[in-house]
Amino acid sequence: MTIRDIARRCGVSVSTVSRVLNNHPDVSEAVRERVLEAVREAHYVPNNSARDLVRPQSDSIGLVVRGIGNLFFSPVIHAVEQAVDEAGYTLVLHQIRSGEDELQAAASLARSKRLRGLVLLGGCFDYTPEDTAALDIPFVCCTYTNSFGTLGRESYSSVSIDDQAEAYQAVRELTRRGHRRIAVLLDSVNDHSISELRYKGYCRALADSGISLDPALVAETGAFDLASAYEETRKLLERTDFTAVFVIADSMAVAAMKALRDGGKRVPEDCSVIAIDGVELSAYTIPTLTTLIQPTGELGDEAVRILLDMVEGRAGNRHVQLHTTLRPGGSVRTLTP
Amino acid sequence: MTIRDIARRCGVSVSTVSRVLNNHPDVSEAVRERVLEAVREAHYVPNNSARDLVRPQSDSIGLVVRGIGNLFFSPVIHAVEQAVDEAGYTLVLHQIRSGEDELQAAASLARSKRLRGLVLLGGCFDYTPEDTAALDIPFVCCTYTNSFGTLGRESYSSVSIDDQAEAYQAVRELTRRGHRRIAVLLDSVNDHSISELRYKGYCRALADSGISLDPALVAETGAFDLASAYEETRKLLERTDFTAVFVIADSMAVAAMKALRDGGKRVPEDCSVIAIDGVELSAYTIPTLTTLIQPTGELGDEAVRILLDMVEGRAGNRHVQLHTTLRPGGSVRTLTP
DNA sequence: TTGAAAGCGCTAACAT
DNA sequence: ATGTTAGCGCTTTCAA
Repeated sequence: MTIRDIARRCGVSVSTVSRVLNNHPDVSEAVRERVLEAVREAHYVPNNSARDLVRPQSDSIGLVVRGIGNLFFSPVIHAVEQAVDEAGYTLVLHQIRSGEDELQAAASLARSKRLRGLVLLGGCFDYTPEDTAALDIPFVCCTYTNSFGTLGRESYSSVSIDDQAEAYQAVRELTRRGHRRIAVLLDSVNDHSISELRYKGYCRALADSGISLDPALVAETGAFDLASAYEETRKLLERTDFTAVFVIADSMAVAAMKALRDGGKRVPEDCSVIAIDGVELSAYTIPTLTTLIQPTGELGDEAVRILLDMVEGRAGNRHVQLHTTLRPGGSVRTLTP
Repeated sequence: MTIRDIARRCGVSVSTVSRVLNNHPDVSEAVRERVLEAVREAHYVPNNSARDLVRPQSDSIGLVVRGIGNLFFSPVIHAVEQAVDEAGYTLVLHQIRSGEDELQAAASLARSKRLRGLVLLGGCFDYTPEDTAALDIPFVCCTYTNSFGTLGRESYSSVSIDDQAEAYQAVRELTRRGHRRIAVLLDSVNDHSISELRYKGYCRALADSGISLDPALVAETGAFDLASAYEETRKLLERTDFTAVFVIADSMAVAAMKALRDGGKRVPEDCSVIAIDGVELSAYTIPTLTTLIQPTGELGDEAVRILLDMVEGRAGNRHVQLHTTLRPGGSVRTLTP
C-alpha cells in the first residue's frame, strides 16, 4: 500500500494525495475528503523512511538515555516528550546500555534518523572536543555538565543542578542539625561523574564545618544499584559508627535505610539519612526520605527549550543551572547532645 | 556525506562501497580496507531511511510500551531489548501515553518503520478483531492476554501470568495464615483489565475460604499512581477494619504500607500486606514486601522467542503462561487467635 | 571483482 | 486546483 495505490483508488495524482497528507491548502474540499476516506479505509500510513529521505530536514529530536529504568529519569523523559510534542516535533527515544558510548550512539542516531537536535540524558561528564566532533547538530546535556572534560563551555549546552553545591547543602543540613560523624554513600569518589562532584560537595561542607574527613566514613559501591548500596551500608555499619549518612541518590538511600534498619539502627533515631534526587517513591518509605528534590519537569522543559532555540536559530548554546528544593521528610533528626 | 562521497574519495563505485558496508564477500581486501578507512575518517553513517526504503524488509522489531516509567516494566524492556539484539534484529522502542490507543500507535509504527514484528507491553485486555485488523504483522501481547475482548486465541500471541490464579494464590496465602478480614486495593473492579482479573481471583479465594465478600473492604483507586493508592488506603482505614490487604501491584503496595503506618497500623503486626509483581525496590521497604514475583526476564525472553518464531515462519501464534514465585518478605504475619 | 543503472515511496518544484 | 517528474540515499540486479 503506497501513495500511488491511494492515488489510483481516488483517481487523482500522487501529488494530490501528498498534498492532502501534508495539509497543503491548495486542494479542493471534495478531493481532500475522497482521499482521506481512501486513506482511512485502506489503513494507509505513509512510509516514514521515504518521507525522511526526501524532506530537506526531519522534524525529529533525539533523546538518548542511559538507563530508561532509572527512577529519576522517568519524569524527565516525560517532560522532554511532552515539550517536544508540543513544539510540533517528533521524539525519537533511544536507550543505551551502561557500557555504550552515548556520543557514538547519538551520532549514529542523528545521521540515520536525520535528527535536528539531541537531548542527552545521563551521559558522561568528561567529553573532549574530539568526542563531540562527530555530532554536527545541536545537543543539550540534560542533568549533567562537562565538569571533567576539556570541552569548552561555548561548544555545548546543558541544564542541570550544581551537583557540588547541592551536595554541600545536603551535608550542611546535617551539620546544622548537630551531626559531625557523617558518612557518605556513593558510587565512587573519582568516577569523573556525579559521584565525584557530590563527594566534593560533601568534603567542602565538612571542611566548612570544621570536621576533618574520615576515610572510614566513605562508602563506595562501585555501581548504582540497590544491592550494592545495601551491601556497602552494611559494611559501613560494621566498620565504624556515625549519626548520619549523606547518600548521593534517592534510590540508593532507600537501600541504605533498609541496611541501617537490618543492622539494628533506627532511622532517624539512631542514624539520619539525607539524599539528593527526589524520586516519587522515596516519599513513601518509612520514614519518608529527606531529600533535595531535583526539578525534573523543569529540567526536561528547559532542555527542550534550549535545544529548539538552537535548532531554530533563535539563540546559541547556553547553560542553565536549576536548584533543588528540600523535601523535609522524616529521615533526619536534630542531634541534641 | 553520502555513499557517493565515500565512493568518490576512494575512487570506486557506490555499489562497491555498499558491498563493503553490507559485508558482501565479493570485494577485494585492498578495496575493502580503503573504503572502511574512508568511512571511519569521514564519520560516515549510512542513512537508515534510504536503506529501509530499498530493502525488501527491515530488521526491526517494535516494542510499544504504555508507561516506560512503570517499575515493573523496566526489567521486561531490558530483557526484550537484549533478546532482540541477540537475534540480530534492531529494537524500535516506542512509548505511548495512557490515553493513546496502542494498536493504532503500533500499526503506524509498523508501517512507517517497516517492522517485522511487534511486542506490546501494557496494552488493553479487550481487543476486537477489527481493532487488530490494521496490524498485518505478527505481534505478541506481553504481560497480558485478551481476556475481555472478542479476539480469537488463534489470532494473536501472548506471554503472561494467569492474573486471576495468581491473585487467588496471594489471597489464599493470607487465608492460610488465618486472615479473614482481607481488604483489596486495586484500580477498579471492572476496568476490563488487570485489576478486574486480580479482583476476580480475590473473590474466588474468599469464596473458597468460606468468607463472604464485604464491599467495604474493596478499595478502588481509579488510577495506578502512588498518591491514589495512599489516599484510598487511608480512607479504607477510616471506613472499616481488617487484618490484611491484598494489593494488586507492588508499587501501590509501597504506598499502602505507608498509609497503614501513618494511620497507626504496624505492618505486619496490625495488618499484613501482600502484593503481586515483585519490583526490585519493594525488597527494600521496611518491612520487605511479601509479593508474588513475576518472571520479568522470562516474560521478555519468551515474548521475543514467540515473535521471532512467527516472523521467521518457524511456528504460528501461541500463548504462554508463566508462573510467579512467592517472595516471602516480612509484610505478612500468621494470625494466632 | 567491479560498475552502471533501476527503483524503493515520497515531496516539491514546475507545468498545466 | 491538479498532474508530471526529478531526485532523496541506498541496495541490488545485470553486465562487463
